[in-house]
Amino acid sequence: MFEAGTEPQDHTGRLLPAPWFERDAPTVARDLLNKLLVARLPDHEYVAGRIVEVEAYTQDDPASHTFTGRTSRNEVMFGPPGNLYVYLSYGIHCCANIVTGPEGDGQAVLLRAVIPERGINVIRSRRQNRPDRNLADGPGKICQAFAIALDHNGVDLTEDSSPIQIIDDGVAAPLYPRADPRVGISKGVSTLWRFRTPIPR
DNA sequence: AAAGAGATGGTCT
DNA sequence: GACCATCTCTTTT
Repeated sequence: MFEAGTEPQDHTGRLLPAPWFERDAPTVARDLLNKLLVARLPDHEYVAGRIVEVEAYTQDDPASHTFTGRTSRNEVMFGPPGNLYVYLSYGIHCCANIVTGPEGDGQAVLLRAVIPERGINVIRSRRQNRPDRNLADGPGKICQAFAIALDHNGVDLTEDSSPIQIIDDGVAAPLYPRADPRVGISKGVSTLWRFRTPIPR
């Protein structure tokens, strides 16, 4: 059941529609900062968190899975914008991406870090009670925290009935996000498509 | 606080 | 058979 204060109605906002994701990956990536990642799973556990780090990948980008063309793995990246692309990384971890750009164009935004805001106790247990700031500060950790797995590959994030959604609750994306080289890649290193919300300190 | 290495399996050449 | 859009644990500063 729900913990106190974690009911879905806690987050009110609009479900972003498919056309919102139709723009180029770097643009969507910046605009995704401060949006909410929401997961409503079959057991009715409800978790949500604010997206604070993303990376953009386009089709003409040598670091992108789609650079060498369509395969069975990257098929979803060529599909409709607003779908979820999940793949297995290093044989161990899942990484979740949001498909962007026009259908047929292989672009996506990798979710790299989220700050949990709802269902934190569920997330803590899924993450084996690690310190709160390490709950979802990496692509594989997000998938653990939100229970996103390979069978979510292709899920439509823009559907009312979808178990995973992106919600705009009115918090604006930062005007000047940090922009840096992407992580863990060997090609396309000079492209500054890793975007983060500036962290005040 | 930083650096190093092992785990582990699908995808592609 | 090489290459990973990573994480965690261990060792060293």
